[in-house]
Amino acid sequence: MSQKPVLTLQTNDFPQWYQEVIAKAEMAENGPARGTMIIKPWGYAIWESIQNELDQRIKDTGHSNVYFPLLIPNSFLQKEAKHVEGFSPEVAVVTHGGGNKLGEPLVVRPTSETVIGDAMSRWIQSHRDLPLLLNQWANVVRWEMRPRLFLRTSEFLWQEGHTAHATKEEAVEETLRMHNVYDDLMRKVLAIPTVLGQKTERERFPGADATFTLEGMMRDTKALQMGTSHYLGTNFSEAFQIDFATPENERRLCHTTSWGVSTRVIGGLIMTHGDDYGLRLPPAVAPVQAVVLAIRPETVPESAALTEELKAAGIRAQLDSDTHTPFGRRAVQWELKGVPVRFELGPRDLKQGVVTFVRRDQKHEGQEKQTIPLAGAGQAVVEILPQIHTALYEQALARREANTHNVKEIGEIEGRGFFRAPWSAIGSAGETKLAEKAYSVRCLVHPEGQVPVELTPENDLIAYIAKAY
RNA sequence: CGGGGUGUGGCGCAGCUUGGUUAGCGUGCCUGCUUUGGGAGCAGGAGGUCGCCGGUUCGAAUCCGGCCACCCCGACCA
Repeated sequence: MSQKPVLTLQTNDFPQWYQEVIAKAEMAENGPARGTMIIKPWGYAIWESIQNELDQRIKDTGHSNVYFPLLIPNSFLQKEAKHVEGFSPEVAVVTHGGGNKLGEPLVVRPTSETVIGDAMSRWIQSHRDLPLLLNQWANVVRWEMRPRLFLRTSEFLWQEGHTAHATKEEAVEETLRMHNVYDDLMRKVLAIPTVLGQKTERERFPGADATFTLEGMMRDTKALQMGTSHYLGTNFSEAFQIDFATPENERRLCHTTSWGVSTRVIGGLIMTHGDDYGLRLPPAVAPVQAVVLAIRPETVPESAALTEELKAAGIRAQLDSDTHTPFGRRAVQWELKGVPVRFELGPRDLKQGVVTFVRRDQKHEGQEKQTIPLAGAGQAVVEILPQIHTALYEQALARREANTHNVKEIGEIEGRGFFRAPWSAIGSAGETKLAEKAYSVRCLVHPEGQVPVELTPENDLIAYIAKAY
């Protein structure tokens, strides 16, 4: 039997491929209200892995988790001018409650700088209360005109960190620390290489003095912002009176930060690694790391034993003993779901004391199925999983490098990929011009690649320019 | 807000122009048998107030009026 394409080919219609793979891998579907999303077990399990990994890193860097309310007095948003201006078009407002019109409307949080700032102003009295390092896992609502599952939905899940510090230096250091934590998450958990840089003033978070970003390149070469960290200066401190007494008993404003990663990274995960046959999940976030497919009913017992061996070796393993479903359908289904390693155990294997196994990252990349001795197969996987992670990362990195072009001026920017151009040749006038062609400056970096902390004209930065999601 | 389109089993659609038996098809689902090393075959079966309200008519998925929801384009927004 021949292999028919199970999905629209990425090269034919990438957005269509994206929709189909989410549906067929059973990750998510649209909610009943426009722009909302139902995250199904397979998609949510991926999110839980990301949460666990990131939460650990957030705690390891000294932060404590908290929970602030979904509903915020409208007046709070109004207190910071740029913040209101930036968010008002996408804010959902609650005007009625308990059968009555509310005296003051409540907004559904688009982000929590304001409510948390209000609390910080009460919680912080002395320099001894600093730094205050908070994080919360929450949902937020930003009304969207053109929703897309995971990438842009009206409600999404994220983590938002909020910190207050005595000095600018400490706050900037914190912002960059979390920027690097995100980089670590992208590399080690999601196997996604990103470009780390600072946003231009135009692309900055409303209310921030500096916004740092991680930009990933998707398989269609468009950019996706995978996470952001903001140095908020004293903007929110001024608006909410977040101040403290120094050892000399002087009143001083705090410098605050905020930083977030959302369910959007799942969209990035899909579009970075997925191929024409479905998802390809890095082992760290794969809900099932190895599936054991019993080909015939008579090989179910040995398949179950192998599954147990894998579990004993610390691997998230699952037995597929559904032998009344044709083999091909089951194989295709597990490939769609992106399971990194698949074992196939049939009578032929059993006779030879071996098991067939397929690496999802290599399947369809010119590699044939392999067989390995059944004895010790569990331990073999322990060694293979990190190799799969590395292979996915390297493939993504190679693709980004092949699609990144150095240019000198705007006129050369045409077609696919990332363009590196001298920021001095672009400027904010250039950004406006680029916007007409649907390009944007994704971030600014030093020529050697480091993240610029200050955006001064004399430090000769490179702009990364791309079409973006 | 303006223009266009669509609402019919879980999903995707036909039927409507020209009203008339038990409203079809594909897929999915259930049961059984045969299959099973790359999306199986046959047989049987369950599942629908045809978006909502009203009108015309002996009779409405079909014609008329109103309403609602969703989609696309434009506008707004960035």
